[in-house]
Amino acid sequence: MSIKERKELEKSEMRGLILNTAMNLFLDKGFENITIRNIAEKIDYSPATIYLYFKNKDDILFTLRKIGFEKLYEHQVSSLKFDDPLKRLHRQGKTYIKFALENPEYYDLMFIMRGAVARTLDINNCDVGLDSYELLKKNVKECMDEGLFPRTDIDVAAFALWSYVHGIASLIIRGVGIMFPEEGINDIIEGSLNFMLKFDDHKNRNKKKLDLSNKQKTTGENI
Amino acid sequence: MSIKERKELEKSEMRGLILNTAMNLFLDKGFENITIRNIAEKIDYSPATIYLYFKNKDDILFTLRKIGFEKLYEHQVSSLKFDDPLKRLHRQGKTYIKFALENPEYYDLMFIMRGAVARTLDINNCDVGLDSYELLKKNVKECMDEGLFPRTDIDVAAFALWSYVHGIASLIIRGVGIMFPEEGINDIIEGSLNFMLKFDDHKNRNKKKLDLSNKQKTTGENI
DNA sequence: TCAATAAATGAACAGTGTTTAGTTATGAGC
DNA sequence: GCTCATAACTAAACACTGTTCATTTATTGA
Repeated sequence: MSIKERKELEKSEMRGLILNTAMNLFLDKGFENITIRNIAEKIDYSPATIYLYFKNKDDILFTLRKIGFEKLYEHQVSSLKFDDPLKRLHRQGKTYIKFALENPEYYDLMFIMRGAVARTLDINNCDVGLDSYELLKKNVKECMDEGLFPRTDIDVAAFALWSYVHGIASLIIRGVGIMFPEEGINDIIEGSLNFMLKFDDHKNRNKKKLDLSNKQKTTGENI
Repeated sequence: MSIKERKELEKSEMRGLILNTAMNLFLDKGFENITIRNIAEKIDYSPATIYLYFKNKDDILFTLRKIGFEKLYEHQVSSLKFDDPLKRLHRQGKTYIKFALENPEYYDLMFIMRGAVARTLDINNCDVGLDSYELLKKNVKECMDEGLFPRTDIDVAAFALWSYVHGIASLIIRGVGIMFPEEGINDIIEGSLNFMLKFDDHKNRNKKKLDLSNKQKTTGENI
């Protein structure tokens, strides 16, 4: 039995070696420029060997994706020691963007690349990948329970918030940053987060003035 | 001269034919599955002929990208006949998402694919592609001028809004919709847009109550 | 030591984007 | 009409890609 265990260990070590090597190469040159032969050469094996440990190239990407989701989840939980759920949510957003910008290749793999999200969230149903989303929903729910949010469908609210941070992250990763002057990207992230949060403060401050002056009622009309 | 003109016309017609055929094939089977040979075969030419009209495959994608930006811009201006800049902005957002979901292959090409945004907004500086963004900035500025927005850096505000709609569009395009129940995606879009807009209404309504009761001042603290 | 199993590979297959040498069509000048 | 330069086009190849499979090499239990 011990020898069988060793075999299995070696097998999983080999898988780890391949995954590690692949990711390092990806980080270095980008997915589209890395081939199975590159990976094999780097670890001094023949290309065919790779296929003894992974069904195909997509299987490697898929596995790395799962690792990415685990990494993201770790980032998320580690920075969630705030009592106020709104603060927690804000921090979660910043952590999310931070993860994306510090691990752009992972983020690409997980959320931008074709077939990334769907394949992970579908096939691997209720497994990793949904964890971070559940965390988000939990925070959203608490915000609603504490009256910090309007009470709407939790999925919709979570989706809206996710969309926002995903939009920021993916645009920056795709190089939209070059449109801005030399001052760091961080100001833009912080600024845009603040803008979104202050947005309605301002709007309502105006509206409040009106309310007080001529008792205008909020109609809730779709703008 | 007339004959030279005809030649040039034929040349541009051939380019158009290639682009059209390529895009139709892309729409049908997705980029990653379409080859130069596919395109050539469809129009009954040899693969080598394609290279007489386009430098390489990326050149085709790049040109289609430019066409996509023109299409987007048309969509944007056509639906901007509102007087209220905030309404205009809201409509622009909805139009943007509509364009993305109705032309997912174009949108992918323009904003999601690797090298999409940067290459288009950089190389083609001050040309197409920036038009829509300038339109957005113009609207943002007007909103600020009319006091509907807090006065912040226009680029930051525009980036925040763009991020939001891009996030929605790209997540849905990547198949996040499957996470939601059977009811249409439209409800989610509308809902999440409304959520973001109502967000602070609600928050401030609460805050207002507090303000009135114990004169608490808005600190502007970073949450 | 020997058969059986596992691990690794060389060589090939079908496909890709791209280049180049060579062929075919076109239009101008005689 | 006939030449001839120019333009349009292509067959064939090149260097790649992901992937498979027959074959070889290494490891193990009897």
